Amino acid sequence: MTVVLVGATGLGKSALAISLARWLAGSGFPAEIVNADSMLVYRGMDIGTAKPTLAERDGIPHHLIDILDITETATVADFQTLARDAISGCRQRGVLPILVGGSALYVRAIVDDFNFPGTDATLRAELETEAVEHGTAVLYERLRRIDPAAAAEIQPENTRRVIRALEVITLTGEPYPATLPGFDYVLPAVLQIGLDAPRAALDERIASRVHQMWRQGIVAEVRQLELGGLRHGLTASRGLGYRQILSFLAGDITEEEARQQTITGTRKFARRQGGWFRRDQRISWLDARAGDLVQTALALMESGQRLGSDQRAGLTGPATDGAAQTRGRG
RNA sequence: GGCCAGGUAGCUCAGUUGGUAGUAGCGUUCGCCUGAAAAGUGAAAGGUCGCCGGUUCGACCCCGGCCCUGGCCA
Repeated sequence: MTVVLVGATGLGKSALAISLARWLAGSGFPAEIVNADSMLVYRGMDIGTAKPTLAERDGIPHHLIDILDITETATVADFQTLARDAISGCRQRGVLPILVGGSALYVRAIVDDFNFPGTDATLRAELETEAVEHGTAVLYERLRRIDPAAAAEIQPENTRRVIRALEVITLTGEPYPATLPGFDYVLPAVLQIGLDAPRAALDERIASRVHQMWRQGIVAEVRQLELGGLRHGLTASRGLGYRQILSFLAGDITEEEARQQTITGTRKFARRQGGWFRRDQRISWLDARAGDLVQTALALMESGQRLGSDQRAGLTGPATDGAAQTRGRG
């Protein structure tokens, strides 16, 4: 089976994953952690991403952490491949993969049936230039002519999506599927566990975590990364905390403003993530504040495992499965 | 104590030569999302215009008093 740990930022997903893996290892069931977070992949981004230290990892192997330079761009499509490879690698070695991620798009791209048409840097650059020079409206109008169905699904102001739609249509010669694929696991026996907490508790955790990052020296970390070209990293420079501190270092805002904006930005991010996860009925929810999270997670896994083997008995291939489904919120 | 400026949305502020205010920014809430996703994007809610009185058909706007804030002078 594959365990997936999701939930808003700051609720202790990483820590729970490690505890869970430790407990399983102690019982003779090795487990490893596969990261599904777009920022943890960057070398040197440690404090601001709350990346678990080597000591905290406690001997549990972690995949897809520190694999990119900050100037490289992380993309969903690459991540999908890497994570699926890591997961199947674990399974082949008889190790339980625990996928941990706060980005629902990343998680879904790995676990569900997402196919990413290619990309073309030149074409995209042209479209981006055109958007800047003539406005998004011009591009949107073109999209409306060649693919009205896609246009109907995309907001005219959303430059990013309009450009991507045109790019895909040009590349594939086919209409752009502007709606997300359904909830349909392509990996066998997936169990999704979500960590949740009441709004007020979540906000409080976020604020105190940001303050802690400041105490730990996030500003110095960003200063250091800036020398390594952080400003040129399309993805890395957008990380929460990093973006705000970069603009403080550029003299655009004060350090205190940077800190406050990091807090509100993280809060908004958590709300956005909440929206994604709430829609996924397959997730079993746990209160992040509970004290017996490892035990509860293990109990879920046990019932999931039974479902998993039942499924496997009836299936021949690694087809989709509906295990661990419809447990709803707890 | 005197002089000046100001008190309008949770915050920072626009504004009306008197007809109960702004597509404002930020925040908040809700939604969308397929190669930058810790990204990108849409919508909504929210104000008895400091308090009391006066002038007026009608005051947030004019007049008087009071309270509060900031600055300057004593």
